[in-house]
Amino acid sequence: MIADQDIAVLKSAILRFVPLTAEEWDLLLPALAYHHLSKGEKWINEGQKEQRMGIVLSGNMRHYYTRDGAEKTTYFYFENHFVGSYISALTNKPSQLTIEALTDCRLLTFPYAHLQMLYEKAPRWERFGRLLAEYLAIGLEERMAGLLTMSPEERYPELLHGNKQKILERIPQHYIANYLGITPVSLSRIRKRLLEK
Amino acid sequence: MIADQDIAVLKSAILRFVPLTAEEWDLLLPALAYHHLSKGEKWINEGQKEQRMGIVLSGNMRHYYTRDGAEKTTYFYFENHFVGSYISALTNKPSQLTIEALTDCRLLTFPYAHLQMLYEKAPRWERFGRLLAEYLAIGLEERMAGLLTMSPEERYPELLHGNKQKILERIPQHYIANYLGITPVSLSRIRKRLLEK
DNA sequence: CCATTTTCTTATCTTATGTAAACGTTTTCC
DNA sequence: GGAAAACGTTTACATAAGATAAGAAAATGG
Repeated sequence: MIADQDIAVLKSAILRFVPLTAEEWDLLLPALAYHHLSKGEKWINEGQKEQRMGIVLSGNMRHYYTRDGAEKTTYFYFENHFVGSYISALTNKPSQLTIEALTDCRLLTFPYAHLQMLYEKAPRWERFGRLLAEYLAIGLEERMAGLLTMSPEERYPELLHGNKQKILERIPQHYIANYLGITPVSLSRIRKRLLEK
Repeated sequence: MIADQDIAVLKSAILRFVPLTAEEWDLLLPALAYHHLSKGEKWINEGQKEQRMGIVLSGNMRHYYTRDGAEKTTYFYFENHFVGSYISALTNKPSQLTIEALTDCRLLTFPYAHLQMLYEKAPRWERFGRLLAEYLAIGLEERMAGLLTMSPEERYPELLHGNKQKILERIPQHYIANYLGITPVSLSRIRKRLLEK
């Protein structure tokens, strides 16, 4: 029903954090579900308690906060990334985030509650949970340090020359501007300035 | 050697995350050390691999990044808060952060490596590690959402009316301005504007 | 207790950014 | 294939923030 190769993608992503025996891995299998999202479709809506997390098999997504009608993009998801309103799942509060497909997307997901159940059943899964949370915290910390210590003009080239440049090229610039916390107009000015150098 | 009541403060902070048997708790005891810091003293220096974490028994501290000679404060620590360059410990890289005492401080600390050892020895401690990382991630996420979706003028009153206002009143405003990501001059203008309302 | 340092405010000047609008180009999708 | 929408850039203008300097008030420390 779910393609073996899709399951293999998820498995290898999890094994990057922690080794699992076949028995431990099998505990997750019954919870898996496959999703397809069309471009522009929202997977998780603000205010909603979507309690699933998963992995992006193909396509890319973004998540954003909405405030006073304005969207603030804070993350892009690409293939092989874990995706979900993890904080909403942790706090069991409605998501502040909206997660949207920027292109057609294929996802493999499972309920966060199932993962929590695995924490009780198997220490190895609890370790996975710890390492996942630590990984998330490291990413958030780096992101915040960048936001606070660098200007948009400095952050933009860093974003472009990171390990995602090929994918970012396919993302419309107004999303990137939004991610940088500036307007498309301002990003256009920055690009012009950078070209002149 | 270490006062019982100081140990009790740490114990209760940890028990807020996870219940521990007496035996499990005792595993941490031999690693504990007491520190005193004078006002202005730095506990962790940027570039250094200080691998301890701990709890603030009394006093308050801040941590900041340094870039181009400018400091960017990203956190204040108060009594009963865990303190440390947690990300540096997790990644085992030199700290990007400097942690400084804003007043005379009393700390109770232990090596992060000891905690990691406890992860191996006792599943309950591993659970503590997971919950601590999740707690950290939640805090970082909220902080970042605030940074991105609110202006300094909105963030300042929220900071003041949070659960820390009494302590924040004792912290010089240029640190708070720095935390908000603005100059002291700008904060002064914001304060004036808010008073006029 | 007085000199020094720190803290906070105010004023001026400059610069960067957002808003709004216009325009050409590209992409999307009936 | 062609109309409509989305996208990226540019301009003009208003606004907000940073830099800098100066001064008053408060805290600190010898």
